[in-house]
Amino acid sequence: MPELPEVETIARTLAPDVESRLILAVDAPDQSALVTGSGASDVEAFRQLVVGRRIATVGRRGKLLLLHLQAPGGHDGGTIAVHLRMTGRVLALAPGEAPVRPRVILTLSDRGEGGLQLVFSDVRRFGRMHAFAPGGGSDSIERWPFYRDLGPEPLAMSALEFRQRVLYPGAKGQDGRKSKARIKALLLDQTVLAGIGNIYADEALLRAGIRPDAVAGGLSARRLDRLFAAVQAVLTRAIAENGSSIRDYRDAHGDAGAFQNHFRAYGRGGENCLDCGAVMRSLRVAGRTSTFCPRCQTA
DNA sequence: ACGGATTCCTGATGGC
DNA sequence: TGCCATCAGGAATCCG
Repeated sequence: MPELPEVETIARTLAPDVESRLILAVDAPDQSALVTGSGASDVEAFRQLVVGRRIATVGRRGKLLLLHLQAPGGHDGGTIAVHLRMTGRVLALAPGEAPVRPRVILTLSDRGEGGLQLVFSDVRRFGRMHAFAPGGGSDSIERWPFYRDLGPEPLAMSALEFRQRVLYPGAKGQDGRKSKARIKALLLDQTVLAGIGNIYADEALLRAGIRPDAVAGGLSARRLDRLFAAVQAVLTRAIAENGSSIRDYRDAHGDAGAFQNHFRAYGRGGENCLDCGAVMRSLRVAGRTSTFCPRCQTA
């Protein structure tokens, strides 16, 4: 499931291939993959927003892959945002290379070494490719609630900010009441911090010695600082390993990541803890399977 | 303000 | 072998 490290890896492998190319055409075998700023699933409206624009830079925000576009003349051309959800892939393919069941194909211009196709495929079809207009209007990315409400980047925030946002997620600390939510629910909440999913939440909680169902407001500053350090360490390491390939995830060149070889929690229910040997348990927290070590992790 | 259920999807897996 | 049930999960939405 593409989370922050996987999307970061896709952005890094995609950028050198697509930057400075023009979008020449949009084909959508699965029209429901496309969304325009106004919320419609309309190929013509999507084409209007992106065809003739240049991909200036490729970026990431949380789990969103961002293609920043440039209009003729060099000014802001809006943004394409791809949310891969569970099984989405974004691939850079040579013309004629046929991916399995593409949902969307962007045909890109030749920079001198041949053209390129940017392909969005996604077996489970939960993902979406959104096109936004420039300028901050109602069809701009800034007005998209999901984007607007994203919390800070985990690798670009302070331990203090993490503690504040996790202890007082709703009231922003103003009324001083501590959160009764479970810590894992908050790690998964994209408005608290952006980019963590089920895999990295479990991995960070194990490394921090905190149970996924611990009430956030009951955790000491010291333990929350340890959790934040674990979040950063796990994400940094996973990026260095090009993400985790459980089954579907691949980078823009179709290559798998390697961090799945370093899982200590995710998917290890019933197996022995790599630190203490106790049998790992699984619970449902925030609707997700959550695996933890009953000896190493406490509430 | 929180948890839980439901929806969207399809492939993998396991029991019989 | 084949059939069916179950599970996986990010986020929106509704309900209590």
